[in-house]
Amino acid sequence: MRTRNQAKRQNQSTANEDSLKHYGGMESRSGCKDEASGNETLANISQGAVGKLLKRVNKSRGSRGLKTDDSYLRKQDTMGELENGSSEAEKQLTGTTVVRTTFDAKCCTTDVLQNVPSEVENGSTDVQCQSIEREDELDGIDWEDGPVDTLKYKSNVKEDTINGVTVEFDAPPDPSKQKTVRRATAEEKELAEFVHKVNLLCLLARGRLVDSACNDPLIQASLLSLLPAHLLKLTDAPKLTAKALAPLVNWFHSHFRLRGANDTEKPFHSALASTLESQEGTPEEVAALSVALFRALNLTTRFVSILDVASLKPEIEKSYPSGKGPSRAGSGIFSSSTLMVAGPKCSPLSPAKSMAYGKHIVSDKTSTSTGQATNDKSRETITDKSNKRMSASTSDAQDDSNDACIIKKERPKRKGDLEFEMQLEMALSTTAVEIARNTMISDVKDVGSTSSNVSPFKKKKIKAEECSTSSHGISTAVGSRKVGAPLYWAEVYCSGENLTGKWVHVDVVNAITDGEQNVEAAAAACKLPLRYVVAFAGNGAKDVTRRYCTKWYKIASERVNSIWWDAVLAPLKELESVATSDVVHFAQGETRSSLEDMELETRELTEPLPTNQQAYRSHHLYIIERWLNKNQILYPKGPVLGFCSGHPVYPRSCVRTLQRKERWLREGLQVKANEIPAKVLKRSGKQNKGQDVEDDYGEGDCEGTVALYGQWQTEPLFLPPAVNGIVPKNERGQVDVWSEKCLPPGTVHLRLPRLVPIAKRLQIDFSPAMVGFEFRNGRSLPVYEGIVVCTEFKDAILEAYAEEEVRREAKERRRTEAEALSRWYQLLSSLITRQRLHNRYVDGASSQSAVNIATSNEKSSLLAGGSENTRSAHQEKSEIAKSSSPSFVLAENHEHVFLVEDQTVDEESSTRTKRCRCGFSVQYEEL
DNA sequence: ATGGGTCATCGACCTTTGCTTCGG
DNA sequence: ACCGAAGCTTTGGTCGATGACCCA
Repeated sequence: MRTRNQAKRQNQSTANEDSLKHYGGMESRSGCKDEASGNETLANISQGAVGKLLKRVNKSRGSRGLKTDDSYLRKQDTMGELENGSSEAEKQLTGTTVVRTTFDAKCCTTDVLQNVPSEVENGSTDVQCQSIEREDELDGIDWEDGPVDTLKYKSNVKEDTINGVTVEFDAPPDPSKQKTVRRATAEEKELAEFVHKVNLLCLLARGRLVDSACNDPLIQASLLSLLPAHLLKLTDAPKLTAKALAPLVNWFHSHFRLRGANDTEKPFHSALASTLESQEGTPEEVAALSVALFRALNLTTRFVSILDVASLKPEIEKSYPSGKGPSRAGSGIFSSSTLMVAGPKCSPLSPAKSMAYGKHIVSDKTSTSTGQATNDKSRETITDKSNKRMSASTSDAQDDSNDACIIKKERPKRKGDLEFEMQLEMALSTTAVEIARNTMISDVKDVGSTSSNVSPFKKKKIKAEECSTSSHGISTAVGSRKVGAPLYWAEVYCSGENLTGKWVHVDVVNAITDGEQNVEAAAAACKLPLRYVVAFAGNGAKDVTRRYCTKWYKIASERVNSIWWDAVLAPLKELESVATSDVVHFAQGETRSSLEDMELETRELTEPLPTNQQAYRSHHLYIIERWLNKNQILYPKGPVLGFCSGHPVYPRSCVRTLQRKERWLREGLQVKANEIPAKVLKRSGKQNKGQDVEDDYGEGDCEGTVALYGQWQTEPLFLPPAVNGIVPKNERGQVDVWSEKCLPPGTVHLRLPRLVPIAKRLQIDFSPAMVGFEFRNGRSLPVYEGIVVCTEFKDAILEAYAEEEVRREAKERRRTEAEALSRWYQLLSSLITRQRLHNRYVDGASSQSAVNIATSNEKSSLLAGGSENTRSAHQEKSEIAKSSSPSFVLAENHEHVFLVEDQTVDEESSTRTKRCRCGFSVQYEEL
């Protein structure tokens, strides 16, 4: 990573200094300062942009050391009272900063986030936000690698975000220089899976909420009252068919209109009520109302939703379709959500609210930026503003819309970015005009405002516009950027369909009945992966993805571990089953739910053959031979189900895994005699090289190969039984106990420690039991656990073991006690020695005192020695309690004398305290 | 735009049966 | 002198999965 200072040195030494200064100046925009003041919500915008920045950081992390010619910087909404905190070096660089976007992103971020404030603070002149045009002048800069503290970098992000400074980079479209790609680490994968699961649970909960709202009697009654009389009787037929539902669907479709996301965070139930009242609502609400109506008409109906969930895999390189990516971009999972249509009375939400309800993020952003524009005290000229806004909104919108509908454009195709931006700007301008007209909010002056209010209009119109401009998103899923995709519909059980009845797809939003086969295509068109389709009823849920997804192999890897998912759904499925099967029961105890299970299972097993070879790599049903692993084989080789590019397609159930002979032994199987290996592999790499030498000497090539066998070539392991108390051992004199199956008949594995000496003492034949290997010190070592003996000796050994253990424990206890005593003795001895030394040398500086010590020593040594003897004789465990007296300090030229009459004994705790007249005391416990 | 082929990379899995020194 | 415990050098090769890129 290139450090800032290094870059700076290079900058200053380059002949392009002038031009660099020019760019540095361009970065500062004094006119923006005022905008930041007093408008805290601006931080939100900045946060979003920082999120994008971080996204790019991740993106370009792998392309270090690369230089590009077309780097450019785009700054958006640079403003605020900028604090310093820049290094001295940075100050020197003021006005000469060059920010490049293709160099290492961390460096880039650090540079920008540190530099911009200092530049602005130093009073750089007002400049407009624009792209750097003279990138070629920067080519002379050599970047060096060096460490940059990432923590610092992170904190800078935060700080500057708070200050309202946002810098956005646009990664230059130079795919040729982005060869190196950072891959997700295991940790990131784990996090992504975690987010995915949590998101799934939340969406399940949301679905249940909607489902229960559909059961509201008041809403149902109101819907019935709206329904024309001739439609009321449509569903009375004993055998309901999908066709019979069509007029109902058409009426509903024409009666209710769509609008964008909710403007307020109402509980869903009341939102549904107001949708009913105003006859316009989000697709979710409209679909829910249709469910309510069908239920009111006594039709068995489910609310069905595509769970548009965060990706299971970390997205490092990609854009973030479906609200996935931002979860790890540092600015929150919903921070860069779709351009969405806000409600007419859209009011700014608090950031917290926004985070809690992703739908509102954009409206939040825009409304705040609107407010910002309104409150701007030092207004710029209209031109300046529009330029700035255009720039800001463009970059903002670009990301958003890229995320929304043109994901593919963002990655490899950077070439047309500019034209795309232009188009987008135009689209956004149009949108804004319409918004302004419709909402009559005079304060809305920010033309670049990407999310705002759209008057209610019909769904077809919405769809058309969404698909053409990608700017009017109806994001109905939380944090979703999918527009126009079918996300919600109903499933009505039609007993008149098929023999046993059928769940019929009814999408009132798009006025489609029985169009289940179209859902996949419609979702694909809007880049919405059809990973989870869940039907909700009776407060339960059931995964019905199979009904709508024909290319399961495409979504299988994007779905969470099925065991976890099934476990989550199991109780919900029960509830759903009860709710939808309570009316009708079928012959032979089959419920509607079990019949549907069979139907879905049948679909699973009859998936059409993919047309591309890659799909067979991990297809759950089919395989072509080229994708077999080296230890796999087709057995039996057939039937051929079809062909793909000339390759025969086999059922995956024919794929068998092969093992070496030794490996089968571990599973208690042995290869039958005279079996020919199902497959012979060449030994690879180093092993092979060694073998080649041998081959040259005519050793034969069988040593250079590995013979693999299939399970069908094996039989249960036959081991020689134990005879006369002798354990049959292998060539190493041991028994490999991979499992119980590997034990010779008549033997038993005793997994206890210290059995070897016992068996030896009892003269019982045994074998060490090797249970596996472990790697230590660079080599794999066998791990032994217990011994294998003949069954008849088991009891004798265990009995002896128990006795031995008792003996051993007693011995161990004695040893421990002796050791403890020894250590106490050592401790006390050292204490006394220390005290003597203290008295003799530390305090006795003068010769006079030395004499005193000598004289008193004779006396005290007797006492001290006596007490010591007493202690050892009595096996005392003593504690030196430094009494409150400051004896060590005060007792200069003094050796403690513990007189018998000064001793006290605490009978209760068996502690004895000896005291010296100087105040020093020793407390000890008598054992 | 899509699919096939190739390559790079990461990460999981497989591998698989001492030697030397020092203290008791 | 012998025995046993402890510490040492804490793999590394291979392959599948995945994704990027190029080309048809």
